[in-house]
Amino acid sequence: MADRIQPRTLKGFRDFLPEAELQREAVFETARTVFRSYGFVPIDTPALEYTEILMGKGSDETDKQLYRFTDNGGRDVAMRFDLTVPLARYAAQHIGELGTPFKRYHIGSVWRGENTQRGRYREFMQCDFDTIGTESVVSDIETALVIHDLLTALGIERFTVRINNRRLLNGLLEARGLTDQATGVLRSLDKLDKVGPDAVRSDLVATVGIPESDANALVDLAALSGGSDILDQVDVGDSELGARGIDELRQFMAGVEAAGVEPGRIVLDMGIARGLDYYTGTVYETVLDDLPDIGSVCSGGRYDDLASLYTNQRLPGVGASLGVDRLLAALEELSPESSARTSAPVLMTLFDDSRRSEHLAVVAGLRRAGVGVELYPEARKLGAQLKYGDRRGHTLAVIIGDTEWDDETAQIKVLATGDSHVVDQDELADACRRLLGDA
RNA sequence: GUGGCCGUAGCUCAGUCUGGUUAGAGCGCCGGGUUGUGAUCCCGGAGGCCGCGGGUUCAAAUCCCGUCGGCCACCCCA
Repeated sequence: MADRIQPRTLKGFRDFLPEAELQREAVFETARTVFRSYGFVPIDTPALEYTEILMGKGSDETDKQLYRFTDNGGRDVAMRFDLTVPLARYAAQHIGELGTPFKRYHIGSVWRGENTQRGRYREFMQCDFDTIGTESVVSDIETALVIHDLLTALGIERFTVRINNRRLLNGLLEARGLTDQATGVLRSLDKLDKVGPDAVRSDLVATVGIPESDANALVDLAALSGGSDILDQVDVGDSELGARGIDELRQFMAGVEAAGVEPGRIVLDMGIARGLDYYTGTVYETVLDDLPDIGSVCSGGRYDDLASLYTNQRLPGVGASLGVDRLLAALEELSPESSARTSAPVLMTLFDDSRRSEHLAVVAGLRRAGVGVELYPEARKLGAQLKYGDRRGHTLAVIIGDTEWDDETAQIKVLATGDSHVVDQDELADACRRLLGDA
């Protein structure tokens, strides 16, 4: 007897049981609906790219996290670690056919060879949406509005979209003559929420090596968050870049307000920096108020020169990415009650194999009438079938036995309450629809 | 990638420190409580290479090493 192969999955890679996958697909559906309501169109790109396309586009970290290998034809290839870099390549390659501005969404898996943690995997799904080919602040505003609509549509009440602007940050550093230390400073400031102002202050002085006065000023500044009024406290000196950043944020917040977003949902936060080097303007980060530790569930920003790596044509863009798996991990934690494990609301019971064909006919009729129904495949005892229906989350059970066949009726049982309704068979579909509507 | 904690039935865990009879519980699952009505109750049952491999020992779920996987911190990020 040969040894069996142990069924197992790679670290950071997961299987999805129906209950989880139904939830994931529901999120994708919601995302698609919201994206399309803003005129975004779907695209797809290969999972595998030439390594040179992906290398050096994020940070040093993303290079290290690349799943990279030589394919059977000797090509140096890598799996995409996000959907933005492939978009840049895609746009450079096809922009002539696409025209600008081009708004696309892209739902797909990405791979990062990093260590796993809760809500953090090596293979995970992103729902990206980007607008490229325009520098208009309208697109920056819409990006925030999409994030807002998306989370709202997903039934999330308590979240905050935090906004900052790279130009403002860089201008700020420029005014203080700290441009060379920008990366270190921003990285350090990014940790403000986590380690607190004192730790960041000493880190800035000791590790990054900037003067204490600057460190103090920057930490105070990074702690600012709120409406556009906080911009009055931001001093960018005579930096043109910084002034432009402030101006952009003012226009941004005015637009968000005009769109009628509830105050407090989208706020400025001077502590948001974002790690990816390619952001140049507005940056976005979204935290769930009830679960801030899990990190951002939707982030992004404006990048004004990403596609320049592949083409002479200037392709500015702005967009963000919804982390479906992280979001679902969060939702799971916030409301762990189990959801339905079926995709059809109605269960048709069967307890007489000799009437199989008649059942199949009734069930087919229900489906033609638009009622999703699952026919129990075996003539097991009725109690077991009802139990199955209840456990799976079916809303209704339809029972047709000898009695019902004789007078051409059907019994509809509402599983949650146990209520039974007897209706004529030719009214079954209408009755089901009515009961499902009530439920 | 570095460091820490963990890995026992489908699920949540007890037992591990102080090695020693047939490894337990709850939930779930299956069957029964008479032949067409579940989610409550009663009775019964199935199900465990104690993650995997090696070592120490008369004897290992229990001690040691390795490995795979999970969680956490750093780092970074969805």
